[in-house]
Amino acid sequence: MDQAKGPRKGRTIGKTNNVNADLIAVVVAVNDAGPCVLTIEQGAALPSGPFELAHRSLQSGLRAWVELQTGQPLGYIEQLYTFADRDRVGANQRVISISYLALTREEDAGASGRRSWASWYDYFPWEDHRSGRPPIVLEELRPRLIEWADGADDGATRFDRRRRAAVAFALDGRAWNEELALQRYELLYEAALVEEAKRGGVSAILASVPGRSMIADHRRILATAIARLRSKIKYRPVVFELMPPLFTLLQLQRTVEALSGRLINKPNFRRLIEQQELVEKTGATTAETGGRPAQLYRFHHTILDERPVAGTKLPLPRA
Amino acid sequence: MDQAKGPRKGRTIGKTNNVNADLIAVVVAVNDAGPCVLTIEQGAALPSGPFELAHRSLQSGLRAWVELQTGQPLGYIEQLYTFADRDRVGANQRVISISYLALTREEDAGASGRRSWASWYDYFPWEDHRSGRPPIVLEELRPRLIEWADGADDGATRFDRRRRAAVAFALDGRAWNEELALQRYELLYEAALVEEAKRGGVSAILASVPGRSMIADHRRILATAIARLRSKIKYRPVVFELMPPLFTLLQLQRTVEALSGRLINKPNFRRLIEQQELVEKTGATTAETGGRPAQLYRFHHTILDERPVAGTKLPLPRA
DNA sequence: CCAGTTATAGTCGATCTGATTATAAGATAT
DNA sequence: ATATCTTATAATCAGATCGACTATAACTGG
Repeated sequence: MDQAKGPRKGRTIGKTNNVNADLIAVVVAVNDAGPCVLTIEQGAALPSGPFELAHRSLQSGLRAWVELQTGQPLGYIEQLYTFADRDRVGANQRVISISYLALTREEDAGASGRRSWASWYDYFPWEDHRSGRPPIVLEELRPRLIEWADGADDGATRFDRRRRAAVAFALDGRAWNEELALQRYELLYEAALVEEAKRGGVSAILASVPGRSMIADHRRILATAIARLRSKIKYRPVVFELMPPLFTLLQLQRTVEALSGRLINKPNFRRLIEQQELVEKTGATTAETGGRPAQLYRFHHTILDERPVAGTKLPLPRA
Repeated sequence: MDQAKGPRKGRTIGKTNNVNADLIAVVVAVNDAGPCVLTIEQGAALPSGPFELAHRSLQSGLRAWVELQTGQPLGYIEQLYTFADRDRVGANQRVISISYLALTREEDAGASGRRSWASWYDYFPWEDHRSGRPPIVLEELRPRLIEWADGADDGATRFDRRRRAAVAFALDGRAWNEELALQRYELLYEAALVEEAKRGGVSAILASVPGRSMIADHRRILATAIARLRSKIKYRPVVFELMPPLFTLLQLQRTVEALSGRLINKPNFRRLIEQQELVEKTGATTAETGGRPAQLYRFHHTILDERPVAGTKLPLPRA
């Protein structure tokens, strides 16, 4: 499987193998414009900072860095992944990146200069299928992916690349799967169709690449967060972390749609939400929605204690 | 939410905040005796070692350590969680623990002295519900959990502790949920009913504690692995990593039952497996099963490429 | 040849799910 | 005032799924 030559015998002690550990946060909110991520450096980086001895835990270190850099206090936090790939961060440094997903509401914003909210889909324009498949997939990505596939040396690899591209991007009549966000990004990286793949190496004359990029492997971490969140909303009631205290069922639906990047059947969504008893009517209504005034709901917190694995099942199409 | 006082302004550079990173492996296999984990130190520790500069990646570092310490080559690997809690590892050191789950077959065993396979349920005797609820839950855990709950200062905490214990351990007529393995361990830790919770602190006169313990937070990592695996087999076809190349459907069922710690309805299991086209008949049969000879199946590998998120749905009872 | 064991096929009813239609209640335009 | 638009909410229907159960087949060991 793998070489076993690397390490010396026994355990090395002391400072010999010390590394730097970075904490990186993907802070997500949803507003009318869609799903947003909290960024610094004018959208080029995620909030992050080194894990320090003073930090009580990884989570508290992360909270401290995000609050320092953006003024944003974090509520719900969940660990995403720990990366340490040598080639993916740029220089020849050895850094461990421990990434987290945080869910919040944009209004919680304190005033801070360096921060800004950016739409997910600025970084991943091929991921938003709410108005059908975006043109970029067939017009830009597909030809370039085919070109990449056909550039392989042997037939088996060509076949495999074509198949992977087709599965990830729903080509050849396949169904779109919104949870493959990370695989799509990794495929584009492998095909050198994203800017990150071209750093350091051959800086050939490059055609424009789709989607805005970020420093180091931050866009990859964002893709990880999107994939995780799109998967998780289907079986855990995490959407409510993104909602205001009171909301209508349509607002809830629009939030889920913004995250998953696809539209949901309205009656089925309502039925599923209501029968799970995750929300309760407040009695109040709002007329701000345009048509008939809608009931305002609130999240039924106590249900969480009793049903620890209760899923927010969502009627997203399967295959 | 959290204090923002800790870190200094800006990014600290250089070696100031270096930490040690440990790679820890939960290597799982299933044999006739049940689900097993690969251990060293006579079952007291999981294979582990520091992440070193020589390692190409976290995964290759892990593979190297496991192979060095146990002779076991690893196939399927999946990241579990990254811990860095100061209090949970023992001494006042600062160590990041990056844990992985690996699935393998026990027969792959090379000869190596320090290793041994241990049953999950030696460490978590309350987790095996294949023959109904084990007596330890009602006879030992329940009274002690109640005692712990009633020891709280205020009524609200008492109520909350009782509720959490009831949810986790299926008391008061609640249904058992095998996926809560980690929550159960954490609850016992909080209630100081496991040996790990008593280290370093007050070494009072202690009644015997249930289940075998491990060094540092290794049992906690094992609990994390069990919970993850029990959840994952329901929607991803990972069971096959634990199976020999050819197997009968009952062997497959017994493996799933061993992992989940509960029994499955046989006709329904077969139906679900077959209709998902994850396996294919080989035509061969085996008479080693006692009764009527059983068809030997093999895992249908190609299906994985085409259906990246295809779940191995399992007919485990819901609520 | 009978009892025991396992394999395999099939049935039945309840529930779930996806899609569709119908009706209600407001705002806005003419 | 009436028509029309928008959104909210209720109801229906057929197909798929799921859990529990029954029946039959094929082999082994006394």
